[in-house]
Amino acid sequence: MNIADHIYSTDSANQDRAQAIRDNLRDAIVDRRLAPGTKLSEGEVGTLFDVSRTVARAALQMLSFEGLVRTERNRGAFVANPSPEEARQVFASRRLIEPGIAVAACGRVTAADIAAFRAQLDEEGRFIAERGPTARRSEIKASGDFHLLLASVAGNGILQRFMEELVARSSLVIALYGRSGVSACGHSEHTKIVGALESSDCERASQLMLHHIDHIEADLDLRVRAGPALREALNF
Amino acid sequence: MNIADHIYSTDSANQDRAQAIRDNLRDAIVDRRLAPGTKLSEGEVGTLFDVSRTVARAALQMLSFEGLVRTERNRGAFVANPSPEEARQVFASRRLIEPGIAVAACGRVTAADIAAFRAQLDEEGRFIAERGPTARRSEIKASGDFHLLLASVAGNGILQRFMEELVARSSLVIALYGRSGVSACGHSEHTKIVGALESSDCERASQLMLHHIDHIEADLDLRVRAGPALREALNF
DNA sequence: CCGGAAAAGATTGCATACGATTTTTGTGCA
DNA sequence: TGCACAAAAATCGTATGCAATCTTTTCCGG
Repeated sequence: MNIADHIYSTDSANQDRAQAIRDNLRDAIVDRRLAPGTKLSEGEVGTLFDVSRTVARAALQMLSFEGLVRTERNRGAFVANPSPEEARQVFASRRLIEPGIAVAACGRVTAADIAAFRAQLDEEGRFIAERGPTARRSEIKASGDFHLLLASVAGNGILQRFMEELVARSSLVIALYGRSGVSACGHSEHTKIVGALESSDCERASQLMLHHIDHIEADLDLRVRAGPALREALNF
Repeated sequence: MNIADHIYSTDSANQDRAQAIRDNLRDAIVDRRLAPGTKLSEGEVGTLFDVSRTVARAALQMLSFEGLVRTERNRGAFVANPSPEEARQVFASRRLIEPGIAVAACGRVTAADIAAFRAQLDEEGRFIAERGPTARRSEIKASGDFHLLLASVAGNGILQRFMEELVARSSLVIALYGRSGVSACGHSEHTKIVGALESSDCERASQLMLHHIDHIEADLDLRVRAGPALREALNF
């Protein structure tokens, strides 16, 4: 049983091929296999996934709605390169939404959910123990999956979709502006949140979540650098 | 100067023809000129706006992302017919987000913004005074625009987009499940919120917003009816 | 007169084609 | 060598065509 089934249960089953390509690309972006600024040409995506440009284009359009891809008229689609300001907005949004999600989840969490959380925490722990860039990427992804799992438990499909977008964009931001191993402390905070859920201490879960988000953002270096404009101009 | 310019400034200027069609259709849905469940065939939309099915399809895809349109594989697109459960989720989401938006707006509001709010309130008042279904539609729309204006003042593009979706879906929900003239009291609450903003009383703005949302939802009749399934089956 | 199967029609999913725009390459001139 | 400008290539925006799927109509047996 895959954790993705649990999280995306409602929305990935239906619809068409474009959705599958979107998911694939989203994973690649979130995993940092596709660097910010990378050009995603319709033709290339199409041949890569063995579909026509029509379908590739639809997938790119979806990603552009999620803010993971920026499209410029007559120029194409690029992996988003969020500015520090955008990064702040992402976290400001999460500060508004996620404590509430924690409360909602707290009120609905079942024993099965707790088990799923435990499994998720174990996986996080495994990646943290490992070394190397691959483990690092998996670690960021697993950390995001924790938040998505929480959102799915909260039982609000709309908020869940918002969180999917915010978590994906956060991964981008962390990849771009992250300083240290945020995840070591992040993991312990996740564990604490699950503890609060288990003991039905909703208020505490909410507080822990708020602090957790603060900690993630505090680990970022959001000072504007001289470089980005140039690097951006060079499509790099 | 149009209020839409103020609200959608960042996002409507760029991009393509599909966006214009989307905006047009969205207005029609929010204004209730297109009833929930109405079929939006690609061909019809295309000929209506004098574009090919390709472009029409893109516009419908956007609306489906916003939750205003539901698409079924090989069957087409229909104006969304939100269930009571979805309606609750919409308002639960707004309860999480909008008080925070009110606080953010409170911290950034300028004299020019206040003037825009006043103009908006005046317009609301005008429609409330008028009689007839057209005025009623305009009234719902104007009421939504107030919330969008607030979101634009808050200065967070991500939250602003979330609110665009939530307000649009709320309009649908109110059209479907609304009981009375919610707007009479809604208008006075809007006025109070602007008052709080003007006196920089952020905490009060937040509280007023929360109660305002509660009041809107309280005016809905979200009991499940026997009818909907049948009406839906009849495409009516 | 009614019910159900088969054909006709309509609509979507997807691929491909073509003009328009952008980017790159190549060439002549200072 | 360096730069300006034009040709070529690549890429996008959009229309259209065809197969697959769904809907509606027709027709026939009961």
